[in-house]
Amino acid sequence: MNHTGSMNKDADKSLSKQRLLHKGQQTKSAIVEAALGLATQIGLEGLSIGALAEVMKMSKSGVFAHFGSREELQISVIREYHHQFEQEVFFPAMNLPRGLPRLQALFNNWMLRTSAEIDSGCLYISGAAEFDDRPGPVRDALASSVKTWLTALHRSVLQARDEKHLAQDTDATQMSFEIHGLILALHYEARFLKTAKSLNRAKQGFEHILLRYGATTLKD
Amino acid sequence: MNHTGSMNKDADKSLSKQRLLHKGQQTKSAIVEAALGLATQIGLEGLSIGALAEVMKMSKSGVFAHFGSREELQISVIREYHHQFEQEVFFPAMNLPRGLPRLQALFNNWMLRTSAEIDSGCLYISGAAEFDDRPGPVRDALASSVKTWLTALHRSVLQARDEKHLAQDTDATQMSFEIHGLILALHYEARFLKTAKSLNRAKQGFEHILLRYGATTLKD
DNA sequence: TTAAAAATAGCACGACCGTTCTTTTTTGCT
DNA sequence: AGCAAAAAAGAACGGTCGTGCTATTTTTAA
Repeated sequence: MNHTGSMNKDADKSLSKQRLLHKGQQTKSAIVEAALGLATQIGLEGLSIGALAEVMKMSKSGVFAHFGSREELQISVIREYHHQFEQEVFFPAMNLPRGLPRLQALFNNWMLRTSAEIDSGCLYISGAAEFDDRPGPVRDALASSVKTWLTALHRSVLQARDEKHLAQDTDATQMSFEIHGLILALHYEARFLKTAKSLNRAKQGFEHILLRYGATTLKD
Repeated sequence: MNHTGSMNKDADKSLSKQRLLHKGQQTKSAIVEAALGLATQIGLEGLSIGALAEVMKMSKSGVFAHFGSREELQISVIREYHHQFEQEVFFPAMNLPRGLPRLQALFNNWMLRTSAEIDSGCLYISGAAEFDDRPGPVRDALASSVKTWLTALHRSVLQARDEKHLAQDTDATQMSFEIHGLILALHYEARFLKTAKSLNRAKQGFEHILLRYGATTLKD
């Protein structure tokens, strides 16, 4: 009995050490997750600690203590979104060969996420509208995440050109700008205007861009 | 003296009748104007009656009485923005001949307004992010205004095709979607990311779209 | 000029906000 | 098992919010 008890204890200890997660960290993760859910629905600005506490079935002060300020909570949410975005959009595309295949995968994952988010919203887009003239650490964190992603997209365009999948005079910044526009239009028309077939509009727009920049191969 | 007095009174009266503006209407207009200024900076959701009253140097209740509810105030702001947008973007372009000239003017005015708004923000874009999953009369008013404008753009594309300024197989909806994307990207990168030369990116993107849809003439 | 009407101010309300402080509960380790 | 530390709860704070009510001031029309 004693032996079994101590073994369970050891198991628990090693488990918690393995995860490096004590109770507080677990709870904090759960809070951030719930906060992201709220933020994508009502915006980073609309995210309130009271509402979050209610969702978590915790007290306001219990939630608050994990962050120390509302700003820190918002920044944590942005970091979480960044992480999810990487997992769903960026990393999967990195498994494909450089050049056009990878670029197409990036756009496709991005597009699917934007349209799949039809009920949850894209923090990079709603956040930009909320913080475009509100300086501070939240805006900085948001802009930093977005720039990281747009830079990755830009790099992928450059690689496609280097691989001769695109015309050699391709202006990578210009092409990235136009691709970004397609995603924004998809988000706007699908999510706000509820326009049907927006996904197909974005797909076709991407093909037009590929043609313009002399893509040598087209998907299927 | 008496005569002079009464003459002034008559002058005032005829003046107010001429303008059809009694004191209340004038004040309301001024409030809406100030409210639009606030809303383009901090968003329709961030617009508060207290802050507005402070700007107007009026009491909260004095401001409130003109609208009866915050929602009505927001809707008034949207109507005002719609009116300004018409004046600055739509009507000037209507003076140009149908087809490509008019379409180019529409895009140009739109683009200039979007970039000129680098310190004031576009209500159609920020509002979309704020209200994309918040049903109600404010969202309806916003969506209605946007749709009116996008429909006008779409019609202009159709006319350009009819005038043989664009390829006969032009998909007007698709082309409008791509144009919309350019404006959104301009707004996002110029206003949020403060990316330099975004205006040129949008201009060049528009030329790419014109080429794609077989524009027969290009501007200078 | 005067009385009715419209516009504005003043005040209070309940609700929610972020935050601080203190107390209680839960957890982790020996 | 027991003790120290961490986590969570509870209560209260000053503040702002939208809104309703009642007075007061200003404007309008005869």
